[in-house]
Amino acid sequence: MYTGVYTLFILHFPEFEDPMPDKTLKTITRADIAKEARVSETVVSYVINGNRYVNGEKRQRVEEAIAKLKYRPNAMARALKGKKSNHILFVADDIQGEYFGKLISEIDTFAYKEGYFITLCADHKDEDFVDRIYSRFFDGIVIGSANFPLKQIQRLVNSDIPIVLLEIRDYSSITGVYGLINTGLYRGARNCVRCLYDRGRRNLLFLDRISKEGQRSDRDDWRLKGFFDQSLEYGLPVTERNVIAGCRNESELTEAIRAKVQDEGYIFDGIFGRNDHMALLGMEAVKTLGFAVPRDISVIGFDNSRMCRFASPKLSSMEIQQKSIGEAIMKMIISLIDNRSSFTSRIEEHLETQLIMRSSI
Amino acid sequence: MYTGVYTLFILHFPEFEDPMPDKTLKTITRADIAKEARVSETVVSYVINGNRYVNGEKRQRVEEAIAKLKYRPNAMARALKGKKSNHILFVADDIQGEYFGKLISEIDTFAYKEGYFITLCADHKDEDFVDRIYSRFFDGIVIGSANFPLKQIQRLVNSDIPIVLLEIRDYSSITGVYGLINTGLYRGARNCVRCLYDRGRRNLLFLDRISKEGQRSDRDDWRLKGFFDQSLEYGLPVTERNVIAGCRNESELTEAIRAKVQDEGYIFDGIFGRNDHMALLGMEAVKTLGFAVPRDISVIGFDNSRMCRFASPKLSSMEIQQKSIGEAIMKMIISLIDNRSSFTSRIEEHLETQLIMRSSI
DNA sequence: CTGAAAGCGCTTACAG
DNA sequence: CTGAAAGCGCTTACAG
Repeated sequence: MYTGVYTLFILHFPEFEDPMPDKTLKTITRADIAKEARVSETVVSYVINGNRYVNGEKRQRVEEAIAKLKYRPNAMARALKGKKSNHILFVADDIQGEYFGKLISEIDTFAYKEGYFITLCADHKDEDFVDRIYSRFFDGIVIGSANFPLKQIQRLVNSDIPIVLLEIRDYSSITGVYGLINTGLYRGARNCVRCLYDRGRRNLLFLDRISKEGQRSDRDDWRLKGFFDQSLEYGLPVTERNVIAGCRNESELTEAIRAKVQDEGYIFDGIFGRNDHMALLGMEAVKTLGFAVPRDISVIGFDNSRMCRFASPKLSSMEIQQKSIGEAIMKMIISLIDNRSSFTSRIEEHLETQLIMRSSI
Repeated sequence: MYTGVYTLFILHFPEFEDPMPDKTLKTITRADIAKEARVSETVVSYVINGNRYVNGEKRQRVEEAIAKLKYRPNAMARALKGKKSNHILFVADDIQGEYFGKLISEIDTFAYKEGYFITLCADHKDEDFVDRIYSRFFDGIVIGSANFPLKQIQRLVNSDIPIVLLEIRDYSSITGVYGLINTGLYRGARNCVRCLYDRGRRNLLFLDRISKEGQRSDRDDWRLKGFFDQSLEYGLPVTERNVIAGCRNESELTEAIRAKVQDEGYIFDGIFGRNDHMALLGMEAVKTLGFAVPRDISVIGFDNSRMCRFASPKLSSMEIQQKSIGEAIMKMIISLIDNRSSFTSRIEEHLETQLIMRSSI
């Protein structure tokens, strides 16, 4: 038995400097600092916010008092007085997916630097939702859901809360002042079709997302629209045949693919997955049905998530630039928060997707 | 060219009921409701909070006024008066991973039902972090990070803010009142080793996580500790040889595996990945080096994420019950928020992992 | 240059 | 049973 390993990992059971609960921490207020620093509360406020000249010596006393008492301004009270809450709401429709994971991670990094917290929330469907998110709590809202009703979005934009929309579908009908991040999904989807077409594929199948409620993408969903438009441009058929949508779980999708081939008799030669997960489910399904990928059927996904590289054959996929998107979102929402009045129309940012070629095509 | 498809997807460009910005929405306050309902603000408050008897007729007038004016209480003001903010902070160390995605998704569902919002935040390393999260903004804090310094955790527990710890590592040194969710990682990790041992594997390799800062898991990390303890029980070697840790990116890990075999000459026959991602990187690496999985080397992962099924061979993995964990976290934090004073010591909840056998072992 | 005071939108102890 | 009033912790217009 070797025990050398224990030296590798440092054992650290911390020794606490002050073992007593520092109950003080929670009750320190402006008044305490003012007393400690022998100035008025007003001065303390101005020092903290840095929006008025304060005599150098006093300033220093205030700063020392803050440090000494470990004072932290009560965020609630500040927000109540019209200051920002420093909380931004992010509404997502697929929290579980790697796509949002990466995006949120980037946003968090940027947000933290700028002093914001990100509240994450699924796009709940009940009436109450918009009311709840609209209680002056959030400085701004980012909508990254494809299902959020346009009417509700318009209602939020109409109020004066800063909004940034991640353009997963067509938002051109939304009027007013808001931010829009075009992530290049539409052009990316067209490129996917182009790529399959160049490979000689003429009988395509689009695999729409799985959702517990069996929701299918609207026609204004950029990926679906890109698939349609590019197919039409190539004169390829675009019918009910070419889409599987409305599945509520993985087995429904697998079964739908089997039915497409064996019952409907549609022998497709190219699969376009709305995301990598769908593409890989499709790939597994057709392999089970006896087809070879990519010999018989080419498969392409979307998101370029980790799993692409672990599949066999490795999945080609359209990469979305989460890092740039996250940064663009935060810059946009912050400038809307700081200067909403200086904008008179919607502001846009365009990003591009990039095809990562692997062996599934 | 077919156009039948357009009937499939309902075109809905919404018609907005009131095209004018309803600026009113944002200024409705207690006073407005009181005036509209011809009662005092006090009564409005009691109706809303339901904590005092209010004459039936008045109550109704208030409710009608609220509905008519679409009144929403200002969450900031409520929170300032000692009510809850209804925000819970979740501190994670790997926002991108599927593990947290699933977990957060479950938590969100439960939280929404209970009227809470979840703020998600990475475990930022700077001094300021604990101060920032401690500004009376959050009703409770859930810590799901393995890197958060124990001292800081103790500091938070010492203040009176409700805390729930996801037990990714050993927290037995933390004293005071807090919630603890034991997710079964330790027993799960021991089971992984058992499973490899039963398959005849005697030369194991643990692949620790990748982190940008090159951090390696502490010895009190449950997965690592489970790996060590079970190996020791079987009399298997437990040395520096048996662990690859501190890699900052995927290529470093791949290279470390190559070096392990070709430079160090350690021919292992079982890989235990700290999570599926690590396990799959390991699997790819050894395949590249000419080994067959599972003939020469067995591989087991942790998390049972989607990608397990798309790998070849399909990856066996230890499943963590995110759904139950999410529910347990929320129940615990809510009971701590509602009844902190009734608890006198830490409360615990134990969950189990479950091995999902596939063909990589 | 600086401080006393009003007020953000709520809740609830208190006095009727 | 009910309302006027104090106060939560801040910010900033206002008056010196």
